[in-house]
Amino acid sequence: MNDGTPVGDMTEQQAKAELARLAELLNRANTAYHQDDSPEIPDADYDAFKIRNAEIEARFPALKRKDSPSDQVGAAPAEGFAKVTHSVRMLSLSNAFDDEDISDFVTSVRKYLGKGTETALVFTAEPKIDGLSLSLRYENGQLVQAATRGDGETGENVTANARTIDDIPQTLDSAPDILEVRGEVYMSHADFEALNARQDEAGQKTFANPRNAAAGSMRQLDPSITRARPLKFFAYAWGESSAPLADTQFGAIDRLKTLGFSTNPLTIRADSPAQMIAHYREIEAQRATLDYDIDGVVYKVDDLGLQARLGFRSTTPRWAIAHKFPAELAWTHLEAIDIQVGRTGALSPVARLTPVTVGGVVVSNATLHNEDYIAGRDASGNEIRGGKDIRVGDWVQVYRAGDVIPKVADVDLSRRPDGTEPYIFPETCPICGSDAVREEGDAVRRCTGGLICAAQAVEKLKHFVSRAAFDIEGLGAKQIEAFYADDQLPVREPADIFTLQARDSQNLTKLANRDGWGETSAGNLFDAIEEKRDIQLARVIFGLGIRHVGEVAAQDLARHFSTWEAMATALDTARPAALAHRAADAAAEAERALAASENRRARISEARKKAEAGCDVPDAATTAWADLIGSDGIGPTMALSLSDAFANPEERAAMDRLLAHLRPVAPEARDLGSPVAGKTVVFTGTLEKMTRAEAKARAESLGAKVSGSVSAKTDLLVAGPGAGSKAKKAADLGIETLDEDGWLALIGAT
DNA sequence: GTGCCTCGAGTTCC
DNA sequence: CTCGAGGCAC
Repeated sequence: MNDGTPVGDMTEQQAKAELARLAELLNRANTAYHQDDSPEIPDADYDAFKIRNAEIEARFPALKRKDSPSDQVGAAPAEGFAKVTHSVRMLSLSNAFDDEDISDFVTSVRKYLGKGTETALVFTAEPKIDGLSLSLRYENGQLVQAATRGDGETGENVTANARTIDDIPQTLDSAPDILEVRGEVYMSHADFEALNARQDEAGQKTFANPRNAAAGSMRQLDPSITRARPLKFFAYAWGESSAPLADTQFGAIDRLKTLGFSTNPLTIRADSPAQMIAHYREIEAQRATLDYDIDGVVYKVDDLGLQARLGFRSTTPRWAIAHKFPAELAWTHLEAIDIQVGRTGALSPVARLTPVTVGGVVVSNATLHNEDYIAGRDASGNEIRGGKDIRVGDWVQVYRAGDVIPKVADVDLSRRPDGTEPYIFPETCPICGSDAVREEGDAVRRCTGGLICAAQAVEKLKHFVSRAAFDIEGLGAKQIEAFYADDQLPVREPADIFTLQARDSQNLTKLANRDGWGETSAGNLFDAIEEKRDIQLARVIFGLGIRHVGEVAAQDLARHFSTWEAMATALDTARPAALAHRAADAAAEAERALAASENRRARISEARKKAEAGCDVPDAATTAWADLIGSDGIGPTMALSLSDAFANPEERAAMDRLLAHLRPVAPEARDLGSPVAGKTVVFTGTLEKMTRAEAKARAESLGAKVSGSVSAKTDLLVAGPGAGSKAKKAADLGIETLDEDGWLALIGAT
């Protein structure tokens, strides 16, 4: 198609036909690319087609199609599947890599449950299927919806495709009215080989491994294609259920089997770490003879009542763990070491490798962690612990951690070619040339250029538009890079995003008329930006990208302060106390370094001076500082980092410019239905029916805030036997106090 | 002071 | 997904 008539010689009819072909081709390629399936056409061809499309449109503007690919560029991909929000989140599992991790897991389960579980703690053990997870929703026995895992909260609706899989029943007899069955879609080795042979014969692309084949097949927009692919399904879990399936995990799996699902035959019960590990070894030995891929063994607490008590950490259940098989390794040649600069200025070394296949995927880059990992010796010639002395030209061993992230694991010194030099880690930023320094005890070297450094500025902007922050549709990493470098319509700081439209209207060449943009895509972008002027306060705080302040800390801060102004005022007030805190730390540090330092007098006196400066810290500052670091999840490190950011005139001015465009929304209490929502609760004394961690997690899930100490802000004290000073203080302050049973009754868990 | 448990930050491939 | 480090409980 590309070697067709030169655009200049084209008739209108030829142009029209070719635009139609290009639109179909490019839009299909877009879909394939964005759906994580491998791209249908190479990037170079894609770009060439896109350029040709633009050329033809430029010469025949009247022929531009409604679905023109030039309008799609920069915009979000057309949605292939509808989104589905899971009624019960689909979580991932935490991983274990050796036997010790397993006994640790069992110990931690025991510990969390507290007394009374020394005996009779039973686990299930089953192979972990390497496929893609699927949630099947049945209502009154009818399959009504199938959804992929997605990010765990929201997946994609693939019901039509799921209906083509023989292992998935369309109807269930005597099942709960509402039942979500979860399991893994996979492809057997035999079917995979046959499919690839067919694909090859038909001149179609083959799949790298059974999992990609299964994932690719499941994501076909045309269910008839999925039907032709030999997919299978193992059920191993459930989401929402209107009636319990059983009392135990094992019983529930059995019930799923009775309902007509296929369940994995290698599932057993085990009542000790030794038995669990024995089953792991057995499955590992059988691995090569199985007709499907597995990547480990999953253990779950069998008793569903205990599972409920154990509950969840932020992303994983406490009652299950995946014992992974050792990762596949590959040796390859290290061609170069490049340095990347992250949003906090961190310099990260990346290995450029001769491409090699690891676990079914071609890897050409891998992380080298940090300076010490590469280095053999430090400046004074001492060996560095954990350092491998990795040099450009070496043979290195690569693996994919958790079967995803490529890493350099080792170096073969016996195969080192002559004339290699130890790698010298740069002490200046490769992007902006500023000094790159390592703070004491820190593993990473950081560029000190701040926002002067283009790499840091761009990465910060990418963070600002990222999903957990402003999440602006049509303004992803690529567009940020383009806008940052743009002379006519630059975006150099977050506030610039919100002035884009106004500035564009002043420009001679409008965004809509540029290559790769059109009226629709430019309009969509401006709309998407406009939409985010009303935004959760937590997202604003997180989006600023202040070091040590991540998504969770941002939520804590938003809940603590409710408004931007309150937070800014508190930080301003607390500033003298923050400085005093740092000075006190420095003084302590100087004293510790006393013996080692020749300059100790100077250092100590300087530190003393600073500490003295802290003496006239206003009371208000002390109070504001104490309030900040006393609030849940915020410690001195985060508080100092925040304080520094707000006290830095340039950073603060940029924040003010940004906030002028925003209307931050205060966070809501989490569960307004619960009587403890929004309350600050303190637990003290011995809890008999739950452990401390359990009590805290439970209270927080109901929207309460759990604090460690009683203060005027405490709403409720839960006191078990042996409560001491806290109970007394609560009584003095007139704070409501309950015993454990009273608490359980209050939250409705008797 | 020590030892969990989480969170934050950085990273690759598609 | 992993590693390092911050926060907090013991």
